[in-house]
Amino acid sequence: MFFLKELPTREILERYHERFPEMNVDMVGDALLLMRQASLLLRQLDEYFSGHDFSQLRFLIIVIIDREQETLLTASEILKKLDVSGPVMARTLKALEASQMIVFHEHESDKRAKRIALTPKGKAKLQAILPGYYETIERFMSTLGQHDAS
Amino acid sequence: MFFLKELPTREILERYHERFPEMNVDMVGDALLLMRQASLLLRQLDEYFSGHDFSQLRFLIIVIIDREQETLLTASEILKKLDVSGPVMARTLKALEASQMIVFHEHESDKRAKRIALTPKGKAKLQAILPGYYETIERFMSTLGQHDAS
DNA sequence: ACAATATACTTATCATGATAAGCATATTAC
DNA sequence: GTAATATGCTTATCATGATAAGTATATTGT
Repeated sequence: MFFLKELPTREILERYHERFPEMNVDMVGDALLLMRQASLLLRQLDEYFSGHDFSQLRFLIIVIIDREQETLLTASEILKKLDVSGPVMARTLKALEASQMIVFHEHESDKRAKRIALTPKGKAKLQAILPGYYETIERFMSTLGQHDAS
Repeated sequence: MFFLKELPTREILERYHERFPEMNVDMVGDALLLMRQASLLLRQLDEYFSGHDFSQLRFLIIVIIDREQETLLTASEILKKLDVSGPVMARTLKALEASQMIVFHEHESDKRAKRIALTPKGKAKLQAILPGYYETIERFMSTLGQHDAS
């Protein structure tokens, strides 16, 4: 997360540019705005999720499982689609199992692996969460100008 | 952070739109891209900072202290400029003190508060870190198109 | 076949974000 | 002046990210 509430003005960036001439004022300004806006949106979404006893990561995991129609995924297959570490994935899957959103099935050919399926409760959670997720995003995106630094 | 490596294609978003008609495909697509790009940049910066035994937050704190020329700030004044919680601010300031980047001085009128000053070591750290910070941002921003989902 | 390596997942530990509650001091209301 | 409230910071505890190292099973090379 990028925590700075008020981004530096163009004047301030230009003063930094005098001390560090290789610094590109426009690029740095754009990057700070990118990080700040995304952080504000991520905050809103985190708040939305935690109000539903959920999290960004738990949400993305069940979206990914849900999107796969044919086969059941394993933890490492989900891991390839999300950049979190293995231990975080394992812990989060365990939490999803504990809250009965997913179940683990034996893998048919690899004793180390488990196949992961969404439960009806997990599917229902996803359906219940998606509308508010979109709404949160849209509320944020339609007021984006007001979060601008300049 | 937003962890999804491959953003949904327009077709996939349109399929969601059929299930959730109030969902605006363009806005949601833009928001996911915003979060993903910012997360990638934040990752790069985190990696840069941790290679220098530092962090985003420690960096922002010393930037803010450095920017203030006239008076020494207190923890709560820095807190107004950064959206982190009070305990995190207190802990991070303590870490900055332990590594001799800042010193606490008695507040002249409020016994609860402390005035915070950058040490020469803290100033030197900031000077040492800034060029690589800009470079990391610029390297990222100039390849932004390649991080695009579409 | 079997040793070496790779893969799937777990365990242990740390870092850094949060909230709730606490203490001391300041400020405000009367 | 003193009670009530607010403010500045700390302590305790939790959540959730990371890495390093461990176990079991699979795969590869010879």
